[in-house]
Amino acid sequence: MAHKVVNIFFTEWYNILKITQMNEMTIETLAKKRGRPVAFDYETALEKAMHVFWQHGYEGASMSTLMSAMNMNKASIYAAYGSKEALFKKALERYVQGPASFLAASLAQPTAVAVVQLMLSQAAQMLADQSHPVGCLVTQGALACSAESAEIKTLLGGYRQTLERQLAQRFARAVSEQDLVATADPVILAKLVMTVHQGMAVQAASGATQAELFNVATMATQCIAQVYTLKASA
Amino acid sequence: MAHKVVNIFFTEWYNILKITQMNEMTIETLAKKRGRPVAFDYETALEKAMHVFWQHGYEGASMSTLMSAMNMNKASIYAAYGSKEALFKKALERYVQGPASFLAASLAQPTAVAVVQLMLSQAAQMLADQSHPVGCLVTQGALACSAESAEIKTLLGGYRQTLERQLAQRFARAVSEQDLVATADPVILAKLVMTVHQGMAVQAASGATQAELFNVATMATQCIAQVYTLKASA
DNA sequence: ATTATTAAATACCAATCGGTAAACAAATAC
DNA sequence: GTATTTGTTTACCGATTGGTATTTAATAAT
Repeated sequence: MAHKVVNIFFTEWYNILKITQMNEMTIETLAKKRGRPVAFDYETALEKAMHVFWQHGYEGASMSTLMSAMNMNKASIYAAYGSKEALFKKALERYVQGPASFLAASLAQPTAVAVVQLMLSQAAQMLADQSHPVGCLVTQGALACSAESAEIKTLLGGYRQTLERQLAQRFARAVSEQDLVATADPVILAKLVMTVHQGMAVQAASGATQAELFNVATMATQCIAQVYTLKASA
Repeated sequence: MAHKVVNIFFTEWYNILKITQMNEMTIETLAKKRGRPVAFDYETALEKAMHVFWQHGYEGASMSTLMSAMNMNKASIYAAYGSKEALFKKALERYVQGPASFLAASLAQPTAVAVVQLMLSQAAQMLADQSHPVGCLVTQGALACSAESAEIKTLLGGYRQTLERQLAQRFARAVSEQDLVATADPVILAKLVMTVHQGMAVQAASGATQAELFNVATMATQCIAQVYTLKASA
């Protein structure tokens, strides 16, 4: 009796820990799951799915392509991730916090020019990196997305708008810190930088190399620095 | 006998004229076509198809969407234009020589900055014009195009590359004319301008207004002008 | 009026789309 | 060993994809 209670306790504890994303292996030794064990790695398969969406966009990624890339049966995918839409959302989250995390991280740079320089140069490196699909999952999804999947479009648009707003706030701070000239419009400047970034994503998807994109990023950064900076920078 | 010969002559003449795009109405009074008359206007329907491809991309534009937009039966579309791919090529040609003709036309401006300024400001106006689908058909098709339709991808990439090369040549001329500073790299500068344009296309597809894009275009042009121009411009 | 010619409309094709119900397999609990 | 729980597999669902063969309709020539 006491044994059963303990087991139930461990099982529930296990589920809670699973939800809170803690390490499962340390727990499985305490409370083993009952049914047939899973034959795939959740995160590895999600990574594969991210790559498929990255390359083909949301609608362009067919279930059969996802199946073969994730090395999973269709029904298993649905059982594990819910639906194609839910799978995309999880893949997007992984993308934003993984390969695209440099975008938000760039905001922490001490000067506005350093923000732009880091953001665009890292974008050049990442967007044309041959070790994964070229281009940007968010930009890809923004265009390759018809009206029927409006929720995905809204999701992607929201991510872009959030980043653009954060960038504008960062530039506004730079103006108040006399890092940028007072005549610089933070909102327009943020939209310009985002525009260059999205254009670079298109270029990358069209086959531009890392070197080419880096040259574009450098030139864009120098232009902005020379026109809107008070103090001379590197 | 002689009458029949004359009629055959007119019929063949009519077909030749049709191929060479001359005015059909003036000929139809001379040699009427025999069978059931066509119930649609070739150019009007093509314009509608262009709008569909513009909005949805090549693969995103389904035949049923094209049918209802062109107000034509599917079989009629195939009879008139050949295939979906052929229809897209015709629509692309119409787009390049119509709504996107300002791009090539901008190259004729007297100075490099005037080229950039006209190109980007017209792009701002055109890309967010609500009287037709927003964004750029070429950019849209570049991203929303999977590997299976490689020919379309190549076609669109070729158009972009041609324009970029022409732009680089124009900037090279500007350097030789001492219109741009000698340190300006025409190839990179051309790629930067194309990148901004493509980024603006993404922004437009995401809902940016004409005013917002115009601000971005103006800021980008001013940056380039201030950094790479010898003589002071407006 | 009949025939020839041309175009439009209907119906259909195999293939694929996203998604699911039912059968099968592998593990633990008892 | 049997029951239970869970995951995988197979087969299937209706809808839609691009594309076509066949039938029907509308005109000119005879």
